[in-house]
Amino acid sequence: MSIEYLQVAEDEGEEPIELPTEEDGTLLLSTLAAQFPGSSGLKYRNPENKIVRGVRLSEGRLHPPPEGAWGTQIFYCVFPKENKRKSDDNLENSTAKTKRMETKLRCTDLIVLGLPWKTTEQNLREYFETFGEVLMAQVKKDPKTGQSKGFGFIRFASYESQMRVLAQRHMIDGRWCDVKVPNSKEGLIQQVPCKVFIGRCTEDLTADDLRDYFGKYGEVTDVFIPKPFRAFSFVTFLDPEVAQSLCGEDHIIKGVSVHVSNAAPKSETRGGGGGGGGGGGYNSRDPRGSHGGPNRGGGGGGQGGPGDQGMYQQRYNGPGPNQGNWGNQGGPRGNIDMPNLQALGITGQGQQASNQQNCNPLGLGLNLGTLPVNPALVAAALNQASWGLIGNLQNQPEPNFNQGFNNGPNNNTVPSGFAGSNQNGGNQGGGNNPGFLNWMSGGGGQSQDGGQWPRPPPQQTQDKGFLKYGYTGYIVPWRTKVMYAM
DNA sequence: GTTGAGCGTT
Repeated sequence: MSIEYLQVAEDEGEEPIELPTEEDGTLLLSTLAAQFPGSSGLKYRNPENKIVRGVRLSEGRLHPPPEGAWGTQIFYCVFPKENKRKSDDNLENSTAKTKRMETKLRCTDLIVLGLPWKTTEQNLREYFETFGEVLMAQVKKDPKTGQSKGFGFIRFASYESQMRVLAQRHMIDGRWCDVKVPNSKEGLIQQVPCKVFIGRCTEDLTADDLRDYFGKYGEVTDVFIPKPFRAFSFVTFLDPEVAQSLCGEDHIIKGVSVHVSNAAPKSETRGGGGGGGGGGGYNSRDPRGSHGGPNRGGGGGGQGGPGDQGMYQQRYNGPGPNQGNWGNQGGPRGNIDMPNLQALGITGQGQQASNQQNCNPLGLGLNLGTLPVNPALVAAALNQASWGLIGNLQNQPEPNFNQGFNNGPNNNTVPSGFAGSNQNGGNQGGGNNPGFLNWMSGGGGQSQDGGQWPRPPPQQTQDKGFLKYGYTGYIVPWRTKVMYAM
């Protein structure tokens, strides 16, 4: 059999191009991928019944249909879901902006632990290519002997692949292997706030007003105006960059000059806790313990809370003096209203669910129980998870309970991280738990000022507005720390 | 030539 050409199009309706086959009549997957990066296979419509058929793929070679020849019909690319170029939905606003947000969730190198000694980089790559495009695969070896050290690194092109891979264990060449975000990447996964605080609101500024006004900067996903009137509100954008770009600015809406600044994410432990000093910004496994930054908390002390909250305690703490007005929910935190981010792969280390101290959704080495987690990240994670993660995890032969995807009580299509119980102390109960949405929308009990309004008579120097409190565009630690591993 | 918790010569 000699080289021939077959017609391949990216999708139905697209213009096909001709690709050369090999001498044995097969089409190399690499040939296909050269023209259609990310494609994982081919399909075609059976001329007889118009049903789509997949093309046999074996060892990197696509085999012509049983009839024996590629013929003149057009074949179409198959992409792993995460690489799908055609959007399944037609929601206009979920394209560009969502894409932008997805870029925030970049892949990082992942460490693969427990590799058999014999596993080569090629083996590693081939195994993980079943999850999506692999950009890098390496097996660490002893430089002298060339012997594998039993671990390696991989990097995916898509975040969804990364999440899927992180969410399960892997049988590679006969051994169960774990894939994790390496320690060296701790803290490199950034969270970006989508919600901004709108200060100096007047009572006649409605949610629609805010939505209309800020909608011109980007899609507004939520507006929250505390009731009773408290002269501030929250606007949440789909795109965290939009939110970020507005912070620190004054805007005039209906003749009212409002001020946009960072919204202190709602946290059940915000407020309370008397500062607790700057140490221990990261978890105990991490030597970087001094990221506390300026100790803006300190004095006063609300109603107490975990003392070991590092910089985020300070970041989200109330103003120094008169802290008691800031939050009233101090104390140790039990549940947190959020899905199990660990299970979604938004996690650095400390993935042992049994270790509550290490329930760390962001690889930031923070105690989840005290960390206000970014809705954007969760939303994105949930969106991505919904593509394939849920179904994928259903059939794992050996669910990794330590990573949070224990099957929930119902054992249905919803992993426990989303609804049922989990082992991270989150979302216990499920059912009508309004927690997550409540948390997402900032609904209820926004304690930017901790509840009292109008503010109580000034004590000491607290009457200089939010600026005094440092809400105005000051540098957010996590924003200065890099990130987005490129 | 052995081994099995970890963390990457760039």
